[in-house]
Amino acid sequence: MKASTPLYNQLAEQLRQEICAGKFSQGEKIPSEFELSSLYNVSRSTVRKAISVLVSENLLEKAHGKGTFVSSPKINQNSSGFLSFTENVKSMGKTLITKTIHIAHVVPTDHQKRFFKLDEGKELLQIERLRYIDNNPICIETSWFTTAYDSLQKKNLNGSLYAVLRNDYNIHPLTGSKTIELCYASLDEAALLDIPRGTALMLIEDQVYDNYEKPLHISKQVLRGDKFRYALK
Amino acid sequence: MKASTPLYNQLAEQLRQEICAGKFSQGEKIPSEFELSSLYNVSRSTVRKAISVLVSENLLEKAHGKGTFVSSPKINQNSSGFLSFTENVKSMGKTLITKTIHIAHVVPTDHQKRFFKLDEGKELLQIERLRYIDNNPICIETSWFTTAYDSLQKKNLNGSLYAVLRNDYNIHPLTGSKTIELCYASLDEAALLDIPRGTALMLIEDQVYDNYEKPLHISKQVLRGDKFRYALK
DNA sequence: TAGTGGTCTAGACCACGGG
DNA sequence: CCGTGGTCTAGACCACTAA
Repeated sequence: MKASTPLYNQLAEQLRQEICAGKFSQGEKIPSEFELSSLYNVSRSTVRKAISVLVSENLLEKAHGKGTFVSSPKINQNSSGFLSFTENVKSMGKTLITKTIHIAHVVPTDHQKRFFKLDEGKELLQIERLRYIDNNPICIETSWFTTAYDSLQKKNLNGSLYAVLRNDYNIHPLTGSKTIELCYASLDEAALLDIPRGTALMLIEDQVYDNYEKPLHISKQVLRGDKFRYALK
Repeated sequence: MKASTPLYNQLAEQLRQEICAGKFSQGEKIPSEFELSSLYNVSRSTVRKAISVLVSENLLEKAHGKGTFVSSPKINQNSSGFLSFTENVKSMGKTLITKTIHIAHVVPTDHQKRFFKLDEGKELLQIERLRYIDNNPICIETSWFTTAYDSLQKKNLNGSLYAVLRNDYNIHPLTGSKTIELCYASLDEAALLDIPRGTALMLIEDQVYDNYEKPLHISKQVLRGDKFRYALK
């Protein structure tokens, strides 16, 4: 356990791995601050700092006098507002089905080139998925990854993308930005969502970085506004 | 400087007041951690904790090797996503005009009663304002306060409500929740926003608490979707 | 009462920025 | 070089929870 990255970050990453690997299950208590302190031979302050990082990522929760626990419904892989759609919906007791519509290599837009810091001529992996809640099509999600993630094509993408990234790539979406605006259904979107063309929709765009602070993906979600409300904090 | 509230919170509140009172101006350097430590007779850790609170509120910014500075454009009175509309828009170089449409006492809904923990029979102060960006009506904002803020009626409400709360009441909006969804223009809304009835709009609802963790206000903003994009982080 | 997280201290050394 | 914030330690006491 030595590197140029701060001790508390190393410890945080260590715990993050263990939590995501399922070493501790939902709602389970992790060792106390004193125990972690002697386990890893670091001071209690360092342990506290590491834990505070994971708390801010919503991976852990503290309870004064009781202990520190793995966040119960494993929603929120990442900080404020960057819930995975899957977990977000599941936590409301709804049935979620995802169908992969189309996977292809595409030429990036200028905007995408900048975000991914792409060299000229490089393409992106584009994944289009349709999501149903209680059997109603509610969301068309288009995600773009660099070709480093080409092997995603062979995975089962009909669940949470973030779960696949976590389990198969050991990648954790951490930070990013999000914009929300209105749009109107195109012909294709109308057909997929089973609504009239021109119906107002919510358009949510995310730019997400991973736990190594590298660009991970861009995604665009088009959602039926009559069925969806976006909640923050 | 003694109470049951933690030292670092007392110090944070102290600094918050001084910053908002203009003791330090935009972009100005505040005393170093060592100086604050000896000024207030607390340890450097306590100073750091206090500062970290204000950094998370976007009131301060740190620069390694240089110092700690008051956030330059005094946008963001509050944490993630709770920008004041005024500052948010101004920071984009647009002209913002606000017109107060209607102020009245109203009977609270059940939802409002719960949020404000209102006794039976108590009313709320309702403030309706219309906001223009570059002379286009773009947002109808309805805010509710307890009658403790009745004197708001005598203030100039054609600017930032948060600025009035800060300067005249010494109240700082700190935390809260926000939901974003779609809605369609009612007759009144259509007239005010100069759009056809039934046009799709964004509806943003906020529930905000002040720096004493007391319910401060609820507000509902109805925004023209063709002119507005909501950005997070 | 024992064990947990919450606060606070005093002091050390490192890493960055600017003269 | 100096002064800044960043990391880290060791140890103290308090506040909360549960048996």
